[in-house]
Amino acid sequence: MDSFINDVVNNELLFGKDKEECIVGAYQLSDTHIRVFNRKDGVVESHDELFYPFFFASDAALLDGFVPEEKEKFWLVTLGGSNYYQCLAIFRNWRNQRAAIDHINKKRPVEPIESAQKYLPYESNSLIYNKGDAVTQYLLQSGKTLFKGMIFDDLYRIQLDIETDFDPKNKKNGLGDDEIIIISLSDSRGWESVLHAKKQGEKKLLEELISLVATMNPDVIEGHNIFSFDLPYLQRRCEKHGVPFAIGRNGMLPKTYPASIRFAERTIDYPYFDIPGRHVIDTLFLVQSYDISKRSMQSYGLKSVAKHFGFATPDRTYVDYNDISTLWENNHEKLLAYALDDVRETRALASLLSGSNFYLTQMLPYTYAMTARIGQAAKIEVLIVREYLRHKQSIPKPTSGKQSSGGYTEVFLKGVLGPIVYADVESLYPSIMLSYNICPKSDELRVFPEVLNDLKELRFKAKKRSQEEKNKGNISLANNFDAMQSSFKILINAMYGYLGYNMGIFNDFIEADKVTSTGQSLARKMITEFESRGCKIIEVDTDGILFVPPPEISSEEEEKKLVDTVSSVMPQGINIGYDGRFKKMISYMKKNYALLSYDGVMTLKGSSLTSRSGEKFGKEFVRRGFETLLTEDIAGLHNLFTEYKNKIVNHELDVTDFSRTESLKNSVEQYLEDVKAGKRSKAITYEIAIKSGLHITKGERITYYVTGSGGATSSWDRGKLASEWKKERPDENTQFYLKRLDEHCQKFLPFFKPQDYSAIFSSDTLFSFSPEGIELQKEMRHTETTSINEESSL
DNA sequence: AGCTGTGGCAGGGAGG
DNA sequence: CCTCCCTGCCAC
Repeated sequence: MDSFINDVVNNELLFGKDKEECIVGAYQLSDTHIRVFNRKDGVVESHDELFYPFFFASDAALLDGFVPEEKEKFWLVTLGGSNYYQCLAIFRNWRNQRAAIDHINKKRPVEPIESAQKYLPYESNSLIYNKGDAVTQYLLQSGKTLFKGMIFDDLYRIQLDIETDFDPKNKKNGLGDDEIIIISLSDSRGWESVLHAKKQGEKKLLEELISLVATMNPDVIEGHNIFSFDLPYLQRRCEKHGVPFAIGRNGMLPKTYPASIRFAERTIDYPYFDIPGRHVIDTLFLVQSYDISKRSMQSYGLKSVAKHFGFATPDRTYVDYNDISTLWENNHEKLLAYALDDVRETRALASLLSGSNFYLTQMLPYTYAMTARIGQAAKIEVLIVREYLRHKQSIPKPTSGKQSSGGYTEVFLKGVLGPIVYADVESLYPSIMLSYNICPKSDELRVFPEVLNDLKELRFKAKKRSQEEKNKGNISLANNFDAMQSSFKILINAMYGYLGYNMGIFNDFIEADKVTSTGQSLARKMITEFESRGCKIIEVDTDGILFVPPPEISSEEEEKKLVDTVSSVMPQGINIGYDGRFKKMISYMKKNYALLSYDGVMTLKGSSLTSRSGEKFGKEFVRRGFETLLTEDIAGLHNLFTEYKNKIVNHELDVTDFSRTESLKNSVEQYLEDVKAGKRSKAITYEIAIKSGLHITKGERITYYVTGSGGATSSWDRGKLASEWKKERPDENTQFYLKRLDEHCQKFLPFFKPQDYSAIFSSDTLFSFSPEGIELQKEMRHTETTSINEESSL
């Protein structure tokens, strides 16, 4: 094994390293030099190193000044340049960089350029890849990474939060229009301070902050929504006072440019702040990234997140946004306490969620700030590219196309069923990739499988070390190793996705399909093996299976043994793990079900049962209804229905019960354009955003309800902001919400005979409801599973 | 100076 | 009414 990741991590991270050489930051000094910051005995020192800006090109001929006869002089690998400097080429004599620069200079006059497109004689469909900024290129070429040998606690972080003199009467004020009155700060060593403008005024306040940052000289600046709010706000106020916003190392100014980050289907635009020599971490992004897999938070605001994680102290000060101005005049001590609580919570949040990004930084040729904001595919790609650079091997073109298959999903039984066993194939896709030698066709050096294998083994080592440290009672180190193993896991799981990534240099859709189709065969094999042992299969989704074990298997040990037996007949390298047991489940639809644990806790899964955009009353109704199904309380279900029906008719629900919260995927401008072009239909959310005059940006969420009278059909022009609803004059559309209740009732339709269903979900008072004779449909065959043939070559 | 994948359900608009 | 298509959200 000699791949870089193994070298870097195995020798220097897992087994320790001389910390004197730890790089904690870097910035571009000139066309050719990088200033590197090292931490030595707690003191930050710097030195300058040569770097070499370059592009990767699919063909040397794309380089202006390239002469075919000189082809031998080039490593076709790498043709250089950046957006701002002339193109450079790397010669066979890799280290003779000055000669390379001179060579190109002879071919072409030196002048700054706006983009490589202008400089290089290639069409827009030509293939030139710019691998990141100067620091990234330096790290790529040198094989170094930041933070190597450090643990998270070695990092010096500060937290920052600002409060402005916001006047609620003047809502038109934009970003940077109100004065900054408070700046609260804290650091990772426990120091805290709150600066304010009461005596000194805003200009002095800003100067104090900048000089304090210089003195503290932090590696990392953290804040909640710091990119979209605190930093641009500070910058704007500094501009107004003519104070240089010099918060970078050596008094450097930050560079800012528009950037975006994606969380699943949502894209958020924000101004990126590149602070020379430091790293900016926005805890808002950390939280959103965390919530993608957990899906448990209702709000990403600092206060609610702090409550969610349980580090909001009981005596925490809370202040309403609209009261800040008044408090500043009357009770500014309270405001200072509030601001301090904000940074404390930010610190706790960053400490909790930064571990995996910190350890990823030690493995990747990206800065910490960059690692935190790029996607999974970019992380995988740079690992492979670094290996190619090291071997001075040319980089392939990406292929265009599309992956065509995915996971196998099927529901065999619907209804109320139990007892339940849940089993799943451990790390299905990574295991397939390892066992079936998956490798992109263009990856001639076969770095992909090598990296995957290294990551797997390193994760194993890190897990082992974490356990060992835990046993020794060294909890802090155990946690660090745990964060490390989780960052390996992130990379491992991203490797499959990279194969099907449209823009990946090493993408391979055929290999991606091979992974998924193998996964499908394995899922089918798993089904037949459990079935042949008397299990009733309920649902299979990609790598997991829910089934009712045969009657003779009743204890947890017996269930585990059964899973082990099936696991042992699976192909080499594919293991099935026992992942839980449940008293009962309600199988509703594919990817939609309820599980009842043995301690009586019900968990709902699936968008039709849990969607956060849905009305709260609907979710409550379905949840409570499913609980009655599990206890077979049919009268209870009827009572539940009448309870909600009455609440709607009598306007007894609060706006929080019937409003919906949806996020806007596009900007309002984009929406209007698309509607005009006939590319999309009108949508209630965007229409409300326009009508209300609120400036709602891409990725933000809007909470609204349906108003108007008469027809039950909602339409795009009937929405109102939830904040406009008045308890004294409720104007929600009763007809509409009764229809919504009816739609939620439909979720119970499959569990009853039609006439019984009508009886339960009717509030006809002529005859009192009686559950007599109504039978719950407990087990319904869903699909004709005539033959799950297993002729696949497993 | 952006971007892992497919499968699946709910709900709404537009047009027949 | 129905179907088609799009968006949003979720499981894995």
